[in-house]
Amino acid sequence: MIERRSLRVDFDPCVRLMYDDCACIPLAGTEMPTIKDVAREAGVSIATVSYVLNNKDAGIRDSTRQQVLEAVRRVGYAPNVTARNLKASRSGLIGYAWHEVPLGQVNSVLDRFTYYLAQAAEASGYHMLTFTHPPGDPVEVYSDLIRTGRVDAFVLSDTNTDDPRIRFLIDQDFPFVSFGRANPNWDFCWVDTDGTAGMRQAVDYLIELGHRRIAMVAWPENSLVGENRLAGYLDALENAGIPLHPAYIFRGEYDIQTGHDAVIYWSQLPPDERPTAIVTVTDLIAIGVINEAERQGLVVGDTLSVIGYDDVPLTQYLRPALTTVQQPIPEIGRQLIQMLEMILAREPLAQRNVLFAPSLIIRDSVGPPPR
Amino acid sequence: MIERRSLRVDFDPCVRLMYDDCACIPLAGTEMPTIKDVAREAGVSIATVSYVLNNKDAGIRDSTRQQVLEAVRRVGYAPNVTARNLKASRSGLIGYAWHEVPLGQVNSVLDRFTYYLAQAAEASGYHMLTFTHPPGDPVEVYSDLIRTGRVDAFVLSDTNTDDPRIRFLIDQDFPFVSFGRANPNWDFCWVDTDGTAGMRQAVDYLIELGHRRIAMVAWPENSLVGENRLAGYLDALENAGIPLHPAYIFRGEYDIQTGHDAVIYWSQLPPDERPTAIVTVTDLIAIGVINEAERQGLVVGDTLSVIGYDDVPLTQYLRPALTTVQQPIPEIGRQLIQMLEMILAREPLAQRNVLFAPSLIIRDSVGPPPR
DNA sequence: CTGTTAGCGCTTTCAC
DNA sequence: GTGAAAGCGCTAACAG
Repeated sequence: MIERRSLRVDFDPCVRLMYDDCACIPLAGTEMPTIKDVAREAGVSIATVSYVLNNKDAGIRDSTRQQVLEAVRRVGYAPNVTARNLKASRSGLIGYAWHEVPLGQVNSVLDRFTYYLAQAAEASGYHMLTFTHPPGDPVEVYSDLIRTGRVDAFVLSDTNTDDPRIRFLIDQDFPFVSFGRANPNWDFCWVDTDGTAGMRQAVDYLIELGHRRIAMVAWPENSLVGENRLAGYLDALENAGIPLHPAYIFRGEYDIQTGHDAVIYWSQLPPDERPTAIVTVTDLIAIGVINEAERQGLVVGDTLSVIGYDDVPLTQYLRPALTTVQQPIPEIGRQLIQMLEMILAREPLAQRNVLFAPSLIIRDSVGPPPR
Repeated sequence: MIERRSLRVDFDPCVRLMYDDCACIPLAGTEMPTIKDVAREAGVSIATVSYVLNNKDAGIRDSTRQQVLEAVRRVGYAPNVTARNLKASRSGLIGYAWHEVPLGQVNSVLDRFTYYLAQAAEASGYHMLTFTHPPGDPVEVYSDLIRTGRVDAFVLSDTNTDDPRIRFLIDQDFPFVSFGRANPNWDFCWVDTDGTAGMRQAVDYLIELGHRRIAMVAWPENSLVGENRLAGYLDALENAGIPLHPAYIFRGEYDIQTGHDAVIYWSQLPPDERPTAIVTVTDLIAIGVINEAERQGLVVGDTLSVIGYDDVPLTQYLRPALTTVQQPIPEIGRQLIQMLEMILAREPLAQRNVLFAPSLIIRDSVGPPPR
């Protein structure tokens, strides 16, 4: 591998400039028109301007209103949000922690999620503040953001069973919603996809095609998401009256190697006991399964069926294209913000928890069982 | 495909609650300790507290300082950022537009970029405000954010040649930096990766292995990024004294189909004229190339070599694992924020433009030319 | 109907 | 050394 250098090159139109002839120097905040300018321009008091702008029913005469609006237009006025926020003691910001995606890992759905979240937040008059936190202790960052009044609320994702952030926010009585569940004894607002339903759909589909020897690659037992998906696998088998073969559940970590290991493990079973179909707790593991299976001479989509989970980008371009389970990310974002809006408005919430059904995306990695 | 339903299920610990017994109701902003509380607690004036907190050399007696700090600790005080910002007429926020990633497309590097950007911004005392904009006219959103004082600066990415956002921000004289170049006649601060150098590395490597018939899938001529990368391809050929075969440049859009089309196009050449190696302007197209090539019976990494660009997640798990060019994303994020910090501090900037060299990641999709 | 004014929480100049 | 007070830009009582 060629060494990575970070060389700095003077590019053509790039000259060393002092700041006084530098094109991107701010007049930041300076000389923006204020409400006073509008008032002067319109020949009214600042209160009148404020009333007009906030559509208050202070009984402003229509002609005055027009004058004010005209003055606003002329001076190009827009209310300063910082001042507004100070007055209202709010920030208009919703905090969302952005997680590092290590090189070589996949950000399953979080980039799309962020987009729809931001969009929904903006529709409600909020903006998203994305922040990071050290791997060690996230809580302190959340705490600082609260104590300094930086944000009005949080959206969490990537939650764990006893997520300390959730514990903390519940204790602080600070507004938040979560994409993902946590300790079932904790009462807080969350939205999630029904991993059990998703996996049930996947396994039902395999059973419908005639598979009986269906195996699953699962996560360690402490993973909430993993156990939900596993439950769907078990449900589907039970529904179909297929007895569970204990060796058909293989647990491993979130990496490609787990997929390899699972296939190697099952290849040690007698040939007529080896699974004809494999479902996996996430796409990355499915790719590991496929790679190792093909190395062993199996043909995925023909002599072996594989289903992933999450519909990570690019999986549709694998050959065979991966059959997988997709979460309704835009809807989840919208739902979270809708709940948050109610919370922030101190309105009663009809439902504090919402589960969305994921959908099975059928592509080419599944076929009927080989005879 | 199974229909997507969005069912809402009452989960076990989820009861319909009115807000007065709802666990996540805010006391938002209410009863946070203010500087007054600290002053009262410490028995000093609020000015003194402010001096201590801001490390001002107003000659505060050491004993007073200790009293204040103790009081701060006792009441759990943290300065309200909104008030601070109002006073300083700034927002402490850097705006970054988050782009929608259509289902089935790949967010090449922007999710990692966002993370490192946020991290660097925080190290400089800023936070990132991520916003979205309608596909149509981005400028209005930028304008609103400026006029309302929502942000102190912007970071742009995904720039085009005559990017209207850049034109607008230059005209407004508003602080921003850009990940990516634009119209070369415009003078503004940007950081980019040297696509020419990256592609040159890729092609040099192929030449070193003995390839002479090297083709490239490029973007339309109006793409700045595409033309930079293409220039690297041309450079490398020229350096090696390999005459350019005009049919070896195939231009297409940003989709998988372009890769298919290119291979089909070249397969119509006489066998001894067909390229033995193909470089592509981006990984997604490389995947299209690989899929179509293998469909035609070629063996990638053996009878055909392929190199992508961007090192999109998962490409390392393709078989053959994709050889590609990687951008130093964390460094780019840091560099951008460092420049922005200077701009905002109104300090002179030694270099307004920085190019980083990307690195060739050698994996399995390349081999020596077949004989 | 519209204007005057008191803050929101903080920083900073200017007196003492 | 420390405190009083003005003011950042805005909203919303309260007068008039």
